[in-house]
Amino acid sequence: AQTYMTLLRIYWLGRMHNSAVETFLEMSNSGYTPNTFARNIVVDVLFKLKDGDAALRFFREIPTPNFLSYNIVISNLCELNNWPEVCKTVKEMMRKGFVPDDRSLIGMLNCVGKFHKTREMFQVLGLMISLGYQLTVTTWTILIDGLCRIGKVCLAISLLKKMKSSGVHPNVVTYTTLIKGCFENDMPAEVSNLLENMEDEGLSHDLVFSNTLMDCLAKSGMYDEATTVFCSLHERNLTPDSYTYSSMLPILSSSGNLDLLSSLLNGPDAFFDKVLFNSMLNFYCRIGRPRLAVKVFNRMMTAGYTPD
RNA sequence: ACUAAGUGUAA
Repeated sequence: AQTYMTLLRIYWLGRMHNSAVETFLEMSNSGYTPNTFARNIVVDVLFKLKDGDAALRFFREIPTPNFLSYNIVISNLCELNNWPEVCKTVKEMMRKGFVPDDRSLIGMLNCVGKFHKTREMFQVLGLMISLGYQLTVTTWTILIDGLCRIGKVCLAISLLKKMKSSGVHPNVVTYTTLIKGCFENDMPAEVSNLLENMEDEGLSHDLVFSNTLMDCLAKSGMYDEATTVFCSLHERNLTPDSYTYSSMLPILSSSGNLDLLSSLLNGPDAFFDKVLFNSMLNFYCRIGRPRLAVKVFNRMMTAGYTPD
């Protein structure tokens, strides 16, 4: 049984989900009775194999689920955005005297915050506070993100202030969220304040931050500013990725950089992803360069993608 | 005992 358990854990940690399931079956067939730990691994693995229904069925058949069983189920359900099932599981868990851990709570916050369920978001916050959890940067950032997504940027900004006055320091993720919120809600004036704050707080821009900034600037028609950010990438030691280029496509063409774009196709397969290929296809077709679009299409095939 | 929160395409 020890050997099987070790194998199970190795496959689990190594993301070899199918092997994990096989090991579990073999273990059961060899006459061993898997303990709750082993069963928890299978639940998680079934979720990772995208079979949420099977995972739930398997979970319900665990004779003595422990608090980890519940936390595994809850955080996976959160990723699947299955909020009703999350609620049921949390209630059942608490009825048994277990309490959701911080990972489950953060998953829950994020699950409702992303989808404009503001009421539920504050209910989860209330639960967290009543369970005595300290608010962390991550928690604050999810709340701020939730508010930005429903267009309440002013509230989000006052939350930022509250966060700081409670002694928690915002990070790049917090500012990425806020800046995107400002652009999407026509509050560009706030953006420069936020950028100044970041500077004062000594936070440096990472690639996601820069990509977000470029995308927002591009969508607001501020091509020069977006180009400045693009050119500043290498002095920040950042390498543009597929996100960068799919945001910058229209700008590179209007600034006469079509050559740079087609030279991208010489890059390694790993640089590309499906969205970038689709963006380029769409882009070349729209600007009336079907031959270039065909080149992109062929490159896409050699990179092993199938058109969707 | 796995995992944390922020970015891109078409319709």
